[in-house]
Amino acid sequence: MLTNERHAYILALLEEKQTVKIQELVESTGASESTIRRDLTDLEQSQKLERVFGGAILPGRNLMEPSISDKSTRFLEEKIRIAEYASSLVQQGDSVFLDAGTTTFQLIPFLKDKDLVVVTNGLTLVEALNEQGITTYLTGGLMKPRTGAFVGSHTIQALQNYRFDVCFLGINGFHRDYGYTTPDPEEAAIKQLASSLARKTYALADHSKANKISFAKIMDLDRATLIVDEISKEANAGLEKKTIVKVVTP
Amino acid sequence: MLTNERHAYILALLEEKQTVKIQELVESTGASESTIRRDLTDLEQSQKLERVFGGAILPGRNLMEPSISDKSTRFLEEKIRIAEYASSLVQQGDSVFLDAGTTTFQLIPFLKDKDLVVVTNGLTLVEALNEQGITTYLTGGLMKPRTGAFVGSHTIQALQNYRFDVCFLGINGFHRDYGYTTPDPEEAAIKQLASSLARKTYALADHSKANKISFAKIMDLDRATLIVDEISKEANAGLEKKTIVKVVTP
DNA sequence: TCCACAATCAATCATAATCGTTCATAAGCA
DNA sequence: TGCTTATGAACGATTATGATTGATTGTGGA
Repeated sequence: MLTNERHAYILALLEEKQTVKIQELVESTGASESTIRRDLTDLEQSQKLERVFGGAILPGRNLMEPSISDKSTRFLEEKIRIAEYASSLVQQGDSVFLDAGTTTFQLIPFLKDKDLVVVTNGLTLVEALNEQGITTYLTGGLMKPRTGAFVGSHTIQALQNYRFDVCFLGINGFHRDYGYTTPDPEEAAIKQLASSLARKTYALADHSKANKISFAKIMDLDRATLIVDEISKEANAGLEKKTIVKVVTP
Repeated sequence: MLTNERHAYILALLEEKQTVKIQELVESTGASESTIRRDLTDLEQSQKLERVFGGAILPGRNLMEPSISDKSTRFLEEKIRIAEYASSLVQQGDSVFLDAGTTTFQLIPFLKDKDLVVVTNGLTLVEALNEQGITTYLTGGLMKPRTGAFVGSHTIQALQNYRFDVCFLGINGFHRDYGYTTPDPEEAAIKQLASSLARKTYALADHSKANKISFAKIMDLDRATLIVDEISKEANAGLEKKTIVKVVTP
């Protein structure tokens, strides 16, 4: 069997079965173990597959994390940097609103020992906040399964019982003319209200949100201090006149 | 079986069943207990699951953590029997209040496809309800870390926006003279209020709660229909005159 | 509540499988 | 022939596995 033939054969088998074992290939091709091993090394080099102990798998599917980690680990380090900076804006004893979202989630470890009262509409945040021993109120309301955020009239009514020193919002896009935006109008309403109940509002975003426009408008840029990281100079130049931009690592 | 295959298999099974037992995996994969144990350790390290005594659960739903292994599996079968019976008391389209607690938690699988609107003050219940595709409102409020229950004025105010056809309460004790009791006065207040907003209230309890008296009184026995199982004849005799007792398996 | 028993656990060790490397041979090509 | 490339076998090194042990934890009864 020719080298190229073997390569094609291996890839075809892999495509069909998702995983192949080396022993399996040795038997079915008649080639020696060393040869198969070399084949796999070559094919891995050209990104056609990924080697694992005892065989190979299709690339990129090694860890079955399509949604959860994929999204929440995207720009994770950047989000943590942003979160650490944002936490420095909180005073001892403040009342804080934490929006549902992955960026605000990263704030939580930095809020320990600040004697805060935190209100959030994010299901995932409550658990993490409690683990840190932070006094936490959840707004409640109708839960959106996808994001774990609570929205609706119940949530709005619940929010109106509170006033905040600081309000942290996650956003899906910010744009000089269109302001802060997010895909879900219901969530936008919550963010809007929470901000209006706070003395100071910070919008947290990684660089991928720059100049993005999503469906629902939350507010104009100048209504909140934007905290970003790794933003390009061009994007920054267009924004600075509209609002105060805190660039974490300029 | 390749290591990665096993890992994928474990996660797939976990996703499907919410929990996996080690013994179960040993049998179905043919691998040794040590290997499965190592797999679980690895997968836990990469946040793909969370280990509990005897098996593993999906991560992030660990609010039952102290209880999933000890408290909530205590009398589990009994609780499921009670829950199954209780679910037969719910009509299509009802609005239902589900108290926070391990017994009411078991109700959830039986409530699917009943087109209900469910309100709860239990954090753990929200997640389970959402997985079943049931429209769910969480009251919100201050969260008690130990039980995952929301309590306080926020919760009370939120509750007052609703009316229920049926109200299911978990209790820690019932007694002929002292009525239904629970350790936490705040939780008692919630239970009390929820019941007063409902046309019909059911108190769910396993046999260990018979003639127990806890700190905070919720209400007299005759204010709710008690649903128990495996109750002794003596205990039952003393109660029947006070309230309607449904004994699941007499 | 306390105690005994069973289940489960983490740690350890020996074994088996797999790995990368090296070297020698064979095949293809000028 | 001389050169390159592919192959297979052999080696010690690494990794995964399975069995064992003593410790820990949960369970059920007194």
